[in-house]
Amino acid sequence: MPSTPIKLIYFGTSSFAVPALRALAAQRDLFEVLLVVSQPDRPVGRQAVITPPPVAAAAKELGLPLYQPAKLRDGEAEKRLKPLSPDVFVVAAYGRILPPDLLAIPKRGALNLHGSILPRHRGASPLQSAILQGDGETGITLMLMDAELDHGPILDTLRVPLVGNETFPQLESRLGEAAAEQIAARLPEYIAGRLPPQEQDHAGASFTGLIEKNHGGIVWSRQSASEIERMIRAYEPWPGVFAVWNRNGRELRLRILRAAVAESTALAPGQVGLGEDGCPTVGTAEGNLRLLELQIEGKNAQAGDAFARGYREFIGSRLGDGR
RNA sequence: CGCGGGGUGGAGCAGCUGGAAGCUCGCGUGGCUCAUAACCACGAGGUCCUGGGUUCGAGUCCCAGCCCCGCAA
Repeated sequence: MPSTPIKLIYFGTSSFAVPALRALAAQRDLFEVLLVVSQPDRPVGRQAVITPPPVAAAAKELGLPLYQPAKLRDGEAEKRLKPLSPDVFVVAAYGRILPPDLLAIPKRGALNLHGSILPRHRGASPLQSAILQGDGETGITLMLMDAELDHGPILDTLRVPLVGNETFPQLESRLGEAAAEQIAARLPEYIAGRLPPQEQDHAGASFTGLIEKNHGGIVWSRQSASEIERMIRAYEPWPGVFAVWNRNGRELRLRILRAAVAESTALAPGQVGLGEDGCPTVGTAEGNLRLLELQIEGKNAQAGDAFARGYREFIGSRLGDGR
C-alpha cells in the first residue's frame, strides 16, 4: 500500500470511460486525479446545443480540474500537462491518438483501458466490432501504450462473455463497469511492480476503424439476415441501420431498430412479406429478417405488426439499399 | 431564422380537388367450435393538437402557436 496516492491524469471522452473515472476519483487515499482531459464540447441534437462529452460532464460533477484541448500537437497540451508531473496517464476511449511527446510525460507510463481482448479488435470501435463479428466473449485489456495503436504490452485482461443479444449501449455500460473495477484493482499493483507487462501476439492482431454513417446502410443483396441483425445491435444508437422504402414515388428512409432472423420463408433480397406474427419479413442475401421494431422518417418508432397494419402497402413492396 | 415529414377513437394508418368521420388491429357482447390467438354477427369508444380567420358549411383552405420525428451539424 503506497503511502502517497498515485498521481494520474485521466484521458477519456465517451460514457464507456465514465465509470473508471468515478472509481478512481472515489478513492482519494489511493489515487489523485490531477486533471481530466476530454474532447471539446460539441453540438448535439436537432438544435445543435453545445454539449460536453460524458467524461467532461462527470469531471465537472466530481469537481475535478478539466482540460478540453482542440489540439494535442501544438505544444500547448504538453506545457499544460508536464508541470503536473503525473505518475501515470490512464486513457480510456479518449478518441484521439496521443503523440509521443505526451506519452513521455508520466514517470510510470501511459495505461490504456481498451474494450476488447487484445490483440483482437485493435482500433477505434472494438465494442461494435465484437458484436458485428458475433464474438462469444470480449473484455477489457489494460495495457501500456506505445507509439503504435493499441500495440503495447499487456498488463491484464478481463474477460466478459457475450450471449449474442447485446446492443452497443448495453455492452458499453457493462464493459465500462468492468474497466472501472479493473483499473481500480490493477493500478496499485502495477505501481507496486507486481504486474509484469507481456508483449502482445502481434501476428494475431485484427483492426477496427472509425464507424461511418454509411456503414448503417443495408445492402439487401450482399448482407445476410444474421449479419444485418448484428449490425442493428452494433450500430445502435449511431449510425443506426436503415434501408429505403419507395412509397408512392417518395423515397423514405426506413430505420430498423429491432429484428430477428426468421426461420425459413424464401423471399428475394429486399422483398417484404408478412410473417406469422404479423411482423414484416424481408429477404436478404441469406435468410429472412423479421422486422420487430421500425421507424419511418418523420414518425416515431413503432412495433413491426403495428407498422404492417398501418402501412398496408408495405407488405409486398421491395426495399432499396440504405445510403 | 439550416432542410423536411407528422399530430384523426386504445395501437398503426386513410381521408386533405371543403358538404353526414373511415380502414386494419385491439376491446366488449353473442354465436360457431372438443377447443383456440381461428371464424361469423352485433357493439362501445373520437375536443379530427391548440387558438384565431375564410365560408351557408372545415379534419379538409389561410394565419399564429405547442408537441413529436427524419436529415444536416
